[in-house]
Amino acid sequence: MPYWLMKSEPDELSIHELQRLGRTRWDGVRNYQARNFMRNMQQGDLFFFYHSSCPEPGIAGIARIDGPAYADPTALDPHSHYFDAKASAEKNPWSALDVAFVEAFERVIPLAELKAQNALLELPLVQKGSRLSVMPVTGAQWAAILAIR
DNA sequence: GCCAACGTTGGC
DNA sequence: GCCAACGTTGGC
Repeated sequence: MPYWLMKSEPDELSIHELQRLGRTRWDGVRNYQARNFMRNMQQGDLFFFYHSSCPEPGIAGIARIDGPAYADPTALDPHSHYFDAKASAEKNPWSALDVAFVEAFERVIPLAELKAQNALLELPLVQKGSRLSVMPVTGAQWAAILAIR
């Protein structure tokens, strides 16, 4: 079973909001590489929930993929922040999927700590210039992060 | 708010 | 197909 990491701005959706909801739709991804990873996800896959663009960027918990990717409805909604005028119901290039809460860590593991781990050097999250918002995590990386949680 | 780095767009 | 310009991401 592959592991993943996905970024969310906590103002949009935080791990604690997901905990309250139990389950929600993960949408608004507008990058092809990230979208392709989402299409490769399977029900039951676990991912680290990363808080980005906030006072305390870092990994805040764990959630689970709750079903296969489907067409992202926000791309077709003119009132959505994620509206894409070039998308149509027939040809919608963007994908969303449902996710379920698993665990909120007692602390957010700060980005600086992740960057200091030799075991995570290959993780796109910590690489200079990388802005990828959805990425695979190897079993070894997963274990290394759990070990410092 | 700044700015480095990136992805996308569009003229040629 | 090249590449400059632009908009966005996201840490600091």
